[in-house]
Amino acid sequence: MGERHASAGFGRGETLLFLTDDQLRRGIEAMFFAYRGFTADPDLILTDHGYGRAHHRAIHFISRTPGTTVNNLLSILGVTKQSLNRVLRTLVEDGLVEARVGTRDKRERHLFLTDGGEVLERALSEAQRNRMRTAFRNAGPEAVSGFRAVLEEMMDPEMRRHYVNGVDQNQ
Amino acid sequence: MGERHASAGFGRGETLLFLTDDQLRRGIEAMFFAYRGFTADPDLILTDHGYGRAHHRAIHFISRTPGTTVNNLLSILGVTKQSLNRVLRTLVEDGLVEARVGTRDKRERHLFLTDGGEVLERALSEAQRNRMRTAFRNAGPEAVSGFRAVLEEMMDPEMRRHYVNGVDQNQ
DNA sequence: AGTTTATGTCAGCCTTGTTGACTTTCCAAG
DNA sequence: CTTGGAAAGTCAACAAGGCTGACATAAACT
Repeated sequence: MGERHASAGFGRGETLLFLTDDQLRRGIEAMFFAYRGFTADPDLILTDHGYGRAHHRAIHFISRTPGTTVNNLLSILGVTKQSLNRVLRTLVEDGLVEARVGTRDKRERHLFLTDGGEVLERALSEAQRNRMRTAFRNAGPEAVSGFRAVLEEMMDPEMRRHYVNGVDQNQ
Repeated sequence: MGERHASAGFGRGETLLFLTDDQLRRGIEAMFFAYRGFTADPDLILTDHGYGRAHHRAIHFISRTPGTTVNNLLSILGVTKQSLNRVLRTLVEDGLVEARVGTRDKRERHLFLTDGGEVLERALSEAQRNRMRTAFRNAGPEAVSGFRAVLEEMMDPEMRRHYVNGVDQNQ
């Protein structure tokens, strides 16, 4: 680790040091600015519906894992049950999410999108996917795998578990 | 565009379609989970000091561009002046930031970190750089340039301008 | 002299996070 | 069968950090 790295294209040609503080600073700012773009398109749709990002996150992960429990969603989203509950309550009231009492364990609520919920989910994820698709296309396939590799390394281990694991159906 | 892309390693081997909805969904979740990791370490330090992410962002960009004006900071951060002002006021009151009246244009305030401000800035950016450095090292140099390429493509044009532009001194 | 610009400030609102306390339901182990 | 504890929901209170709108001031520009 330490020779022959000109790939990033920054810094003086000193070689040896692959990761200067300036390169790291650029990476940090890239995350900051890109995340703004990442959320910009769904945010527009959400405000039209009177929702916020918290609603989007709940909708996304319910859509990805239909029948997931509230507890599972809590561990994915990393918020308190009170915060999540407030969001879920409005989504259920508005008829976008259905919370079915579990059969095996009736304490659990299994969450599903209603037809209306899936309409909104598609609008949100299409907007977000369009930007992601354009970014991926413009950057090229090699860049995409690098993008994912770095992001995965940046996650906390528990989050990486959620990221790596595929969709597991519950009830 | 459309052949020979196995690099990402997802999807059925259908080729042709490089970007399946599932691959895009993984990219979206990667952003979500990674951003949490990205902010986790500074957040711990910030709460110790009674600050939040908004303070971190202000401190970061004042550190990157000492002497920047309030207006410039506003366009970088993309918030209202009321929001920024609330943050800047506490930082000035706490003696971490100094707001010098401009000499050329006395309406402007040029922002600088005090010695105390730089101490906090170093603690914050070191924590964040450590995670970024580890992620970059584990992912490798090729991945890093891909990471940056995709993120840059994801930014809104105005944000990309801020990202691309180096440090410009004011005052 | 009048207008625009840069900044600050007050008031009020919303979302979304937090903690703490309490209840209900219900599985499971003693 | 009873009881402990887990899962879920609820209420209250609070804080950070967004937002809008209105207004003030000083400086610069025309």
